[in-house]
Amino acid sequence: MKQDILGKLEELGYRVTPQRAMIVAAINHSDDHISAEEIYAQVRAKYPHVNISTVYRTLETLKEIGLVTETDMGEGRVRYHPAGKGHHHHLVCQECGATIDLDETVLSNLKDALRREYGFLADLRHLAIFGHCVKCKQ
Amino acid sequence: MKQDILGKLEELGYRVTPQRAMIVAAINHSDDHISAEEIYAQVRAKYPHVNISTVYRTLETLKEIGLVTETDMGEGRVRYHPAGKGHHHHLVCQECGATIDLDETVLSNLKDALRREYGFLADLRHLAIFGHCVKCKQ
DNA sequence: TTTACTGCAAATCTTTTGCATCAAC
DNA sequence: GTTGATGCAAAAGATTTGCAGTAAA
Repeated sequence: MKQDILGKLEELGYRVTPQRAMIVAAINHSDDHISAEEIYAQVRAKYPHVNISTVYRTLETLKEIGLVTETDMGEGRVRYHPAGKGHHHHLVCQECGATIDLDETVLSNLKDALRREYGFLADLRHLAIFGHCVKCKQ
Repeated sequence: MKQDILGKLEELGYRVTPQRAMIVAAINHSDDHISAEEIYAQVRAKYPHVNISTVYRTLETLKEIGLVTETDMGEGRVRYHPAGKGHHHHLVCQECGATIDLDETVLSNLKDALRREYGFLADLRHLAIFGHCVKCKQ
């Protein structure tokens, strides 16, 4: 049961600052994927002095260590999610913006095929597939 | 045989300006996918007066009409490709940046499954899948 | 002639960076 | 006390926009 991001940070020799704790909390408590700006807003509500560059630097660190993953949902900005919290894929409707979550297993065939045929190890942890949802297909 | 982007533009009542002609030519003559900045550089070589905002506005128009498609290859900028010129998918290595092209048919199973099971009409025309290539897997 | 298109300059938006200060260990 | 982390301000890079002038139809 090691999805304790702060513990992991400490374990790896990173300093556990209040800013980092609040940034990690914001990511953990988000049901959905969360953007840097949203994290910043949440943290600033309790601790008005934080700077958004701290948010970006912390996210950079967490990505490097592999504690959070990044997904481009096609909004012109990236969203974050705790790596330990289960992966899923997203269907993003280009018409209405709806996002539908797919189970982690849905693309496992694809992943296997890519490895077998191309020797390519696909990172599908947070793939976003664009298209049109049932409603917007007309 | 209607992959004549300029003809289509005219047909739809858009004005065919020399700038648009050169932008379309740059996209058409690119083997690979091409970025706005690269289009701009090519056009400017012959016609130094163009402005990059014209490039962006033209690309916006061509996207709307469905004459070009956009792919995010994870470079922090988007790349363009004529919609009529055949689709393919990309495997992008996050280690060395290599991009491998997949045949259009590889993901057809996936597309069918998404339509069947989710009623989702996936636009896989230029999907980029990130991961690690044979060399970088170690 | 009409009005869509262009060039220009400035703005916007997200993310990054240099540097001096500060605080976690 | 060290050194990594932070805040601030400024930069960077891609893309967008307002506006007046220009040219395609």
